[in-house]
Amino acid sequence: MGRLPLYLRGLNAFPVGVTATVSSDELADLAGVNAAKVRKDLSHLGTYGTRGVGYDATFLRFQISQALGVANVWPVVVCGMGNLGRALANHTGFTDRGFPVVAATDSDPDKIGTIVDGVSVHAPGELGDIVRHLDVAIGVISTPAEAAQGTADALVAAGVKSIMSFAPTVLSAPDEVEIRSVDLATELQILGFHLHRGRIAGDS
Amino acid sequence: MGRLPLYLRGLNAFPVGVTATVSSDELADLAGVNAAKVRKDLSHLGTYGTRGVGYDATFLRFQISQALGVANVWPVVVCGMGNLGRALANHTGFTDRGFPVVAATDSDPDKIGTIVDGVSVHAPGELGDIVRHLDVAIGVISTPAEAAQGTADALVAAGVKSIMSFAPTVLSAPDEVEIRSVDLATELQILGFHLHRGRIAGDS
DNA sequence: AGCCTCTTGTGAACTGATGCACAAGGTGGC
DNA sequence: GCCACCTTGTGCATCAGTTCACAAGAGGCT
Repeated sequence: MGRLPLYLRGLNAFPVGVTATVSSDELADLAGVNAAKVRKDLSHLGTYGTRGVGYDATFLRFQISQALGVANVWPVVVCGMGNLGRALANHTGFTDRGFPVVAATDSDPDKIGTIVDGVSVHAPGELGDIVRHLDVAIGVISTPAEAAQGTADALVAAGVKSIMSFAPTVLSAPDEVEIRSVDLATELQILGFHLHRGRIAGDS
Repeated sequence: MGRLPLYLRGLNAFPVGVTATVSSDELADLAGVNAAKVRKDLSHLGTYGTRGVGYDATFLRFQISQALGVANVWPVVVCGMGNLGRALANHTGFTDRGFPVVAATDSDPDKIGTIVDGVSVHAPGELGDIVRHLDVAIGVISTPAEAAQGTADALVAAGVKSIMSFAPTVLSAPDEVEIRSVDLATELQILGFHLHRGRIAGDS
């Protein structure tokens, strides 16, 4: 279930080591969902709440971490060191949560061979070697749209099974490869859509 | 419907000015969804396809643009000029699609008053003035999690009705304010979750 | 101990989206 | 003019996810 990370994030409000209980209501607030959903989701992990009291925060954190496999570290390669790529490579939130950026690629000869914020930039052709040597599990695509599919193909060929793409285009890949696509401009356009509709309604 | 921007994006594959037709099947491929969905979505715009032939690409683009209000320009303010904020402020995909970044805020005194990539950085306290003077319609929050709620409150107080947040936390706001939240680390964690599950299945 | 309050866990109804399948309608070839 | 072919538009069944509502269980207070 895609909401477990949100619960885990919400549990950060509780200091470690201290025994505290959290009710499905509180957790729902912290995660921005509703209480029934929380209970149903958690019940799928097996049952660890105490009726009349709630869930033990520390134990719940452990359970969710276990289910998510948070103990694992999944090395990431960032493909495309433009503005966005650099921001991602330098994003502390990734390393903190077990996703260290271990390498980057870019097609710009001026960038290849340099080290940006501690991440070394390689030629796209080296992707296979990078993935093999550094045990890369996840590829992040922050190239222009035109280069995205080629990059995805290279990642797949290298054996990467999970891809996160910021390129404004649809990527095709074998079924066993999971792709999550985030198109920032599209997100804004959806906001704009609602502004537009609101204004029409207001103008009438 | 949140898929219209995807169709519009897909239509970019067709040059403007040239009369071309596109079938629901093709458009489905371009947008990464299925054909029945495309037809159903488009039928909600009113009916503009020709049976046996498909949709006129140019006219369809016009129709979708109209529905989305793409002709409008919605000025954006970026709050929090860290790595991600800078990348966003400089992201050409925003301006190109009608979302110019007209200002930014940051709490760092060293940054206030400077101009980064053509965007001037102001103190958070000036948000109200910025929104009023520059007609800001959308606020982007790329501050640390701790500052996110305060920033959201300031945006709401200034009259902003649409917020896009990258902060890893839940934001509360009045109902009439639309919030879209993108948590990059959570997205990766979902990928990691599936890697983890796949490995367990494989190990057994 | 008995009662009252609180919260979980879950069966059941509901909702919105999805996908199928096919009739309706348009085009081009003969 | 007729026919074969193609693609749209849509009614309908299906499905997954959400929400409701409540019985069952746990703890604390008198």
